[in-house]
Amino acid sequence: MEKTFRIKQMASLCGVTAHTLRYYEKINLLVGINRDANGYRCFHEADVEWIRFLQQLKATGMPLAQMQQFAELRRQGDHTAAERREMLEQHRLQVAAQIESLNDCLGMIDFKIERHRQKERQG
Amino acid sequence: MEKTFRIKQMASLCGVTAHTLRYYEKINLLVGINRDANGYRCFHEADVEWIRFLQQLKATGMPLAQMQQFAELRRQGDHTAAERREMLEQHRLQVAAQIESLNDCLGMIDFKIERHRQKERQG
DNA sequence: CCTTGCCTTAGAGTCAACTCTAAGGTGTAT
DNA sequence: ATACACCTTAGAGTTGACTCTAAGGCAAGG
Repeated sequence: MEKTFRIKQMASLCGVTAHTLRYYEKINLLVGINRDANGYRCFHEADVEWIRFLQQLKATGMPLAQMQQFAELRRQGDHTAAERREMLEQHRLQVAAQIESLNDCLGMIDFKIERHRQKERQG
Repeated sequence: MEKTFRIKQMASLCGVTAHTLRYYEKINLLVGINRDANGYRCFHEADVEWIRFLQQLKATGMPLAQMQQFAELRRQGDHTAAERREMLEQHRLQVAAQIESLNDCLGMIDFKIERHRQKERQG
């Protein structure tokens, strides 16, 4: 018998709130979460991986709308694997660009820090 | 005589909308923008640099509330240079951490892309 | 003189992504 | 048996950062 989790345990395993999990289910980022005899949600190990994956997509700036698309393709089964791969490859490009841009900003911040040091010496 | 810009020119120079510039002035991210005879805002070269700086802070995830703090210190003059430098150094750490985290996510995305390729071969 | 395209203000509306509330049910400990 | 911590739902409220609207003024072209 596989271990299952209730919503609060799940939330703490994934670093989100129970509210967020309910919300994600409502907007179909989570599908097929079934209930126990009391109507409580039963989460499984596989859900942990999926939710953490969603959190990483979010951390890289993917909007929920795009995750919904991805989730819908996933729901449709393995024949959408190529399409999902393409989405990920597109997103990969964006993340790489974002990293580049952040690196540029780091340079700018360093420059500003140096300028402030100069002002401190003068003032 | 120094060249001045009207709000729309300024907006296009900085890659924002005129609405945003008015909003930034309202919340004191922009201070001391004075008006011409018609009451129109007069922007200067120095404002371009400042607004671009704000855009870069934003791009690195700094919330407007924190930029407001920074802008207030700047308004107070050179004796706040050290405090501003500290803010920038703190923020620099966060940006560096963000880049690290994005790099980790890139690895995860690559792993997922590979898994989808496998599914494509099998399906 | 009239249209067009700027500009002004105060304040309302939008959007994403939660976040919380109300009203009620369940399960365990004292 | 009653307090407590959990769970459910539908739906309302919040936050951050804009974005737009209404009502009106200035200035050049036809």
